[in-house]
Amino acid sequence: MEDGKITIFDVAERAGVSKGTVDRVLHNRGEVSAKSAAKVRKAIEELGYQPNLYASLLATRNAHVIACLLPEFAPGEYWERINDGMVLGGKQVASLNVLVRAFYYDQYDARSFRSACAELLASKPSGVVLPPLFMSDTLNFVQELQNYGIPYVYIDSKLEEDNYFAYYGMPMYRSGHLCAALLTERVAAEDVDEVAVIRINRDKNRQSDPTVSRRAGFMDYMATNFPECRISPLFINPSDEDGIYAALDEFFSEHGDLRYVVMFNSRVHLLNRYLEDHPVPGRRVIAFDNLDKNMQMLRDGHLSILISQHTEHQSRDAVVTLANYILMRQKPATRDNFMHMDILTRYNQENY
Amino acid sequence: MEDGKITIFDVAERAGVSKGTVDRVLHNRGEVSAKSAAKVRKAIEELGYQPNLYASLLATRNAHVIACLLPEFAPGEYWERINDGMVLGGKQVASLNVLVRAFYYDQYDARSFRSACAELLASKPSGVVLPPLFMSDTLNFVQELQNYGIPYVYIDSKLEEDNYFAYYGMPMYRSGHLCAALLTERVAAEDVDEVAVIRINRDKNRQSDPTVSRRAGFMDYMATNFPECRISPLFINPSDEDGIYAALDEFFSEHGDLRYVVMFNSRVHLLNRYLEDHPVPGRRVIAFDNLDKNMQMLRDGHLSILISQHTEHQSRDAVVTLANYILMRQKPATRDNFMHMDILTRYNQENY
DNA sequence: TATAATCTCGTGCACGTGCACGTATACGCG
DNA sequence: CGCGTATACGTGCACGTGCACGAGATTATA
Repeated sequence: MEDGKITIFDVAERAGVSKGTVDRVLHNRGEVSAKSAAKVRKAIEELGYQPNLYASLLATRNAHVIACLLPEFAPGEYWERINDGMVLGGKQVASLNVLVRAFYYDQYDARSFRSACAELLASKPSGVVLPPLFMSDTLNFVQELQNYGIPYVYIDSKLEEDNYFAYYGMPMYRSGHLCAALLTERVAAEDVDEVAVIRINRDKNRQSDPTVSRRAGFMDYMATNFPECRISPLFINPSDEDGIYAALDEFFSEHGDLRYVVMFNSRVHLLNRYLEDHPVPGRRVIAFDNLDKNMQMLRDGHLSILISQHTEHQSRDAVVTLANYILMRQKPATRDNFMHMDILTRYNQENY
Repeated sequence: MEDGKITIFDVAERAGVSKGTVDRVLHNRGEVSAKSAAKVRKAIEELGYQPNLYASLLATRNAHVIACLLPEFAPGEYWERINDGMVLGGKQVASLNVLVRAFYYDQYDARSFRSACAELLASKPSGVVLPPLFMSDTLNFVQELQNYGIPYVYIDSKLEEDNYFAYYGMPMYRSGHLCAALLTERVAAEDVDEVAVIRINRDKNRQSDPTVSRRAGFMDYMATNFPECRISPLFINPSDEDGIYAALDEFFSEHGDLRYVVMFNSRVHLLNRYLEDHPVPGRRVIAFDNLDKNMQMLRDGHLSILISQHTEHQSRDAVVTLANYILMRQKPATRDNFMHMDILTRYNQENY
């Protein structure tokens, strides 16, 4: 330690109280008179007391909790990867007496989100990791965290506010750009007259959809480089497989030989059966995220390109970063951490 | 801590020795019979004992040392920025009982490098940060670190070996690419028939010059995109100001209206007086690193573009990363950490 | 004023390790 | 056999904090 090693005893002595009282003030757990508290705070100030992290860490009996607020998921889904990363990070920090706990909610039910928030807060976490799926509810929630002084880290996407501790995710807007660039590269401009954008029905009503800015990036690129091109949306219902098939069938018959198809979320596998049954020469399909089913489509040639990332690193790094801060007060070098966007084709998809 | 909290006492008991002996084995500081040591190691193995970091950290009396091996520098030089970053990182980890110490050498004298290495080792560091300026000497040195089990982090550039703990620096090859691309953008191909590359005399004989791969990146780009273009080198002696002036004068008279000039190290300010005295319309000068003198040239219009980075972050992050590993056994998320390459012109150089 | 209830605060142990210190044993030598 | 020395090992304290326990002080109630 530095030479001027000021301990809790020094503070207690100067304030004319015992170290127990100083400790109570430090962790404001009450049972201290206003007068004593003032004296203690004054002494801390005057001496420039800094608690010894190591001693504190050694003496703490119950582990620090890092809480993750995640949507429920089925095997193979995008959020499973996020969950995997959380578990990975949890293992890494387990030896440091940090416990990672997950709180799940239904991503289509704001009420379940709010009740998960309440449950999470009850666990008295020292830090929180969350993707901001419901915008206004998330804003309320992080405001509350802010009040408690609990740092939180966004993953997947982030909101436009300035109190988050860090962010780990894909650069959403740029990924839309990339998607558009890949869709249209080495193609004559007049050839790209219409693009199909397949979207999820329920997402229409979501308060916050992370793919919004990705779509914006895509649109902006197209507007700049292919101003004549029409963008035709088709909404599908993910839980109605036959409905999807029929909808696609109808859509593509109406739109003739439309050969450009993109999808901004991870669910392109919903199109698999239709695309398989209706091959179109020269069709170009670009989508996101390396779910197993999507990778299979890539291998089968029903998908031209998959824009992907190491999803699990988002949550893993978020957890580790948070642990470092909670334990050692170390802030990350960069607040916004963008994952690399990997471009996968059927020829480079192995061993990813 | 986890439930299975195995302490040094448990190990001692199982091995039939005292905790003192176990401690001696753990930190192999000798004074243990081979027989006892074997028993202790067996017990550790069987119990899966993991020392409690916090207790260890609390009990350790003398601080961990992170040693930085840097070239001496004059105020305003590139290495001063690196040094600043080291100091910054040192402040950040000081409260964690980690001490950052610098060992300096003359970057043009391999013997002074070697003696600095010896001095450094004598300080028994827990980790080392270094730019690999002398290739073969550095290789010998890191081999020795390896033997002692001391992790080391490269900054600035790195060697082609695989035992380093991490790397923080600019992507040298790509920065050469970028330089070439910026030099030639929006210029007709037939216009770029010759480029002057100003180099430092003494660097010719250096065993390892970090700018080698930058130059390679530049050359490769030019060979691909401007195969007809001649690349004309001029070597100057940094300590002979008048000689530089004369050499430049002679060189540019001989090479007519050569308008493309690049320099791969941070010393473009050495050209300032000449460039100022001999303005050439349409001349394009691109160089590296935001030293104060270089920034002034940018403002004065004697420099077209400066490719720069936040140099001080290299050493700062290296120190912090190493501290995290030494104290908490946390490895960085990525081993090779490339700084962002910033493109500075006279119009965006403010507040950098 | 006596007694109970509440609030405030001091005491002391536990956390697990590092290391200084001192002791026991073995060995060599005269 | 006595003594010195080197090696091997055990003991005990220090590190600074968290928190349970209970004592003392203050206030409320009868």
